[in-house]
Amino acid sequence: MDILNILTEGTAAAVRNLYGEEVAADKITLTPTRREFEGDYTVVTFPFTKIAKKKPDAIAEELGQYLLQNVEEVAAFNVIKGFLNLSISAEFWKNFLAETADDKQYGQLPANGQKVLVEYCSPNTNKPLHLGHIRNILLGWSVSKIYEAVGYEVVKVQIVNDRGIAICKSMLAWQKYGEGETPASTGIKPDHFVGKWYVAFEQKFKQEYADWQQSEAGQKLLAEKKNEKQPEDAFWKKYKNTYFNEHSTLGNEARDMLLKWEAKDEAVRNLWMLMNSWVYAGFEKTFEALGVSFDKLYYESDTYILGKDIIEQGQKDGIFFQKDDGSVWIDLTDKKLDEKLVLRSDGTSVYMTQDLGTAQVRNADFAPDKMIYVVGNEQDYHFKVLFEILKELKEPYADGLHHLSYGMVNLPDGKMKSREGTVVDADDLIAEVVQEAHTQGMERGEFQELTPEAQNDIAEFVGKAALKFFILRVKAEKSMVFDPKESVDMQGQTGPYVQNAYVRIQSVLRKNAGDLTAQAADYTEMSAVETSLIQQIYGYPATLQTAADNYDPAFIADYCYNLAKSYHRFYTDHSILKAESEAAKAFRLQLSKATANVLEKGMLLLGIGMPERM
RNA sequence: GGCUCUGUAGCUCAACUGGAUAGAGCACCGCACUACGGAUGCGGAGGUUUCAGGUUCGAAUCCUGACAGGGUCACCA
Repeated sequence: MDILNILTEGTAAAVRNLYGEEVAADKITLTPTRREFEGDYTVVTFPFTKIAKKKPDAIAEELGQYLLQNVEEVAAFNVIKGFLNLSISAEFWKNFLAETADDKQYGQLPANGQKVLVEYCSPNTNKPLHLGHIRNILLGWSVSKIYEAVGYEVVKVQIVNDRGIAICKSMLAWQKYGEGETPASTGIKPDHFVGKWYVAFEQKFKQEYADWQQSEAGQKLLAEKKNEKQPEDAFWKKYKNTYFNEHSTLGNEARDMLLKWEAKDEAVRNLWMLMNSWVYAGFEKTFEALGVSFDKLYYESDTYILGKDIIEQGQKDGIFFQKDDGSVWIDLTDKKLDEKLVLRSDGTSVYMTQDLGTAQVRNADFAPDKMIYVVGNEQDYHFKVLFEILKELKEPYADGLHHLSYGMVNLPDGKMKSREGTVVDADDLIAEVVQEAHTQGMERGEFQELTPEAQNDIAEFVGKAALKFFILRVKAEKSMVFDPKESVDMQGQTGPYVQNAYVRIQSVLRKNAGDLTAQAADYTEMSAVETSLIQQIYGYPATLQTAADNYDPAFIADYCYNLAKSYHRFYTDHSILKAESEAAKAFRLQLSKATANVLEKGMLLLGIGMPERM
């Protein structure tokens, strides 16, 4: 049984026997003992003062005595200011280590028969992926891995926003100005190629708009509509959308293309398929570089019509209501969520309609027990409403929905803005960290001696570790500052630091051929650093569970860093291969193996692989 | 403005979900091991946890209010 349970139950029994009252397990606070005090776990005795009618110190003393006598694993205790510090017997830790060291399944919970569907990434197809997508992708992938580790079957899906005005802009610009260029003819990565034409459209449009502002029609409008104290450029900025929709030639052409697309015009559809195929080929490369994959892709071009039947049924059931202009709404004001449109007056769908339909399709496809949507926090409101509607509709899966909301990624000098060209491109970033890892590797003797192929492999491992760890160590809910300079750091609280602990262990293990496991039991002089390492390894399953419960890989990243840190400390404090006794050597090899095993497992949950050398 | 999230060392982040003297990394200063891999270890300096009240044995954590910042309030997605 878990030591925390043993101690909790022991404490409950102690209170029952000493003071004659039952205490619920969740009323007993049990925490790891702070490093500056003697002991492994600490019981906080303040909550018992009312029951016992004694001072905390006296209670702690009595509980300590009881636990020492009645709980086998408790080897000693001390009391400081009402805190009862318990020391667990060395035998307990050694037994645990012996069982764990070679257990490759440690930390993998048995299948629980439940299925979870994780949606992540969900890009638009008009331009390449950027830093924001990277955070999304890493979170989605990692949460998938974490759920697999706690026993779920996981289905990873993506909804591709492959239609709409944005892709039409890329299509139109390429058609008008592309002169037959292709990714192949230019050598540009295909998704970047499509993005290039999206940017081209925006530039042409901007020029057109600027020209129009100076034209007679523009000046006339300005004179009519601009209010007194508004500066001219502010007016034009605000008017931009209206201009696009009502006056712009390019805007007209793009909208015309969208209409043709909707009418299934063959030429437009062919162009659309061609450009999207380029984008997908490009995305695939980026996914590959990040080491992620999907089990099923949903396309918005298939799903955008979905959901209407749900609205219809819901209208009959009185969940939705129709306004005079024919639009359909849901009233969620009692939930403090306002009224929300679910069908336009012309009967077409909106985003919400699609999401209702998509949820239903996914349920039909996979019948998951949970669905996790990895989407940025700018859509918090949308998902609150979506989940609420599904509840009102009494969908059977409505209780298993979760929005993994994550914060924006900002740069040191502020937000990423596509208009100002400050967006950090995903491919560039990955290439940069790998290059930096290579450069730093070349400063080391061991690295220089490897073949170029091996060097490249290691640079991939190390560079990507730096990038992924840098992003995943921040709690998902918080917005984060991404400093490109810091992201390629490989010292301190970083992915490569953790890898280095693993590599050191592999190096030691390579030099030790024999199996000495049997002798480890004879080691009796466990140091504080050694005990602490075992305890941390012991805490891995609990951390894993916390990460799953909170939908947050940051717990795993933090754990791996701390474990690596403890190992580095242990490594400099103790000799392993030249240990003072055979028993010590055997024990430390065992401890090293167990550490490496857990580090590898944990980092894999973050999508970070471990090299043998670096 | 309504709703919502956030505010911790110069900077980037923690704090086991209410527990002991708020911890790490970076940057800065000073050390260590002729090394089982130095992408390491140890030490120093750095804090009124934005502010003001409250709740209680105990608050960075919960409540109220202010201040500052982000997000969102489309018949866009």
